[in-house]
Amino acid sequence: MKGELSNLAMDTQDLNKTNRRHCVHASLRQSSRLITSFYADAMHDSVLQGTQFTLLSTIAAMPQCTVSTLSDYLVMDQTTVTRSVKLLEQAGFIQFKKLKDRRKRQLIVTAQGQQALDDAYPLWLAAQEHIWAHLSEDDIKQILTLGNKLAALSKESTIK
Amino acid sequence: MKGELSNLAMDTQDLNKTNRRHCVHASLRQSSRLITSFYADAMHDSVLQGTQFTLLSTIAAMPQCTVSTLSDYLVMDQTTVTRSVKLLEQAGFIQFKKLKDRRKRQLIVTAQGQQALDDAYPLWLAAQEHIWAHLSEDDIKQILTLGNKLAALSKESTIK
DNA sequence: AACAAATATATGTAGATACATGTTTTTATG
DNA sequence: CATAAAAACATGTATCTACATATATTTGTT
Repeated sequence: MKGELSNLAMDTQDLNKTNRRHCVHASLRQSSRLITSFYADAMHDSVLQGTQFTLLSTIAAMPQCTVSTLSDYLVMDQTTVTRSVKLLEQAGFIQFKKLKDRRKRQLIVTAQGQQALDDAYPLWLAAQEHIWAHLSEDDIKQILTLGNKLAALSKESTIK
Repeated sequence: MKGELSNLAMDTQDLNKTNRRHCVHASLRQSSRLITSFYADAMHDSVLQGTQFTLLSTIAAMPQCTVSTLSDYLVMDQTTVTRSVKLLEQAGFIQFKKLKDRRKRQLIVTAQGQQALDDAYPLWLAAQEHIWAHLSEDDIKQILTLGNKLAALSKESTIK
């Protein structure tokens, strides 16, 4: 670096000064920390962490969900999913079911897991409503479509 | 949840179907994972992790940098910064300098740390260029300004 | 059928993250 | 000045994350 602050975030006034000194990586991670904190506050009274809510609700909605299909869908490393679902299993929110293909383990939400989801849902929804009330439709669309753009970015990468 | 997939990400075709089932939290964390992976690939040959590059370059640029001022600037928890700078110190990239106020420790980049920064800089810049080449100016501005909007969101939160 | 390749999952290790709490030092207040 | 309050930093604990690698099982090939 050249001795200047890397300006993770930008002020609205700085819009026209966008240049490559602003680190997209640092900025996005900061946003991730902020949104994580926001949802953590909103779901404080739930037994589920924000991330666990995402995992559990996805498992509940995916037919024939396994570690692999889950990690594909959420774009998480398989080993991360293995560890995360282990915590959900230990908490009693899911259980593993053996399949004919004995390498696979189907993930099934238990009654206790469904109850946790039902209890957490209004808290999650309140957080969502708050977001929709305070961010513009454009901002939200941008956030929700960013993943696709970044995935494309990695695929066509000529860097490595 | 109601048994539907929460649709973390959206397809471009889904733009007009934006609704509160799309989880901003999950989507943003996914983007954070993707961008982290992208920069990690780009900086594979550096001794610095992407996050360490952010920390170290910020320390280098901040006058009178301490754990507190650094955590304020980067919007990270103080305990996270304490642990992160400890790793940088153990790697020889920074050192701690005692101040008159003996509670504080000034963070100072060592020659070795500066060398690591200089070596990593072109790799980081190549990643930046790649981003600028493949994302629209609007997308990038959006990313770089998102932090401010989310920070405001948390402040005025009525949820908790 | 035998063996190589691919698939699914797990484990070792380590960094990033933050909450609750503790310690030390400084500042403020009576 | 003495004591309470605040500030700065550290530690215990726990989740999230992923790379390298290992193990088990299935599939493909000869």
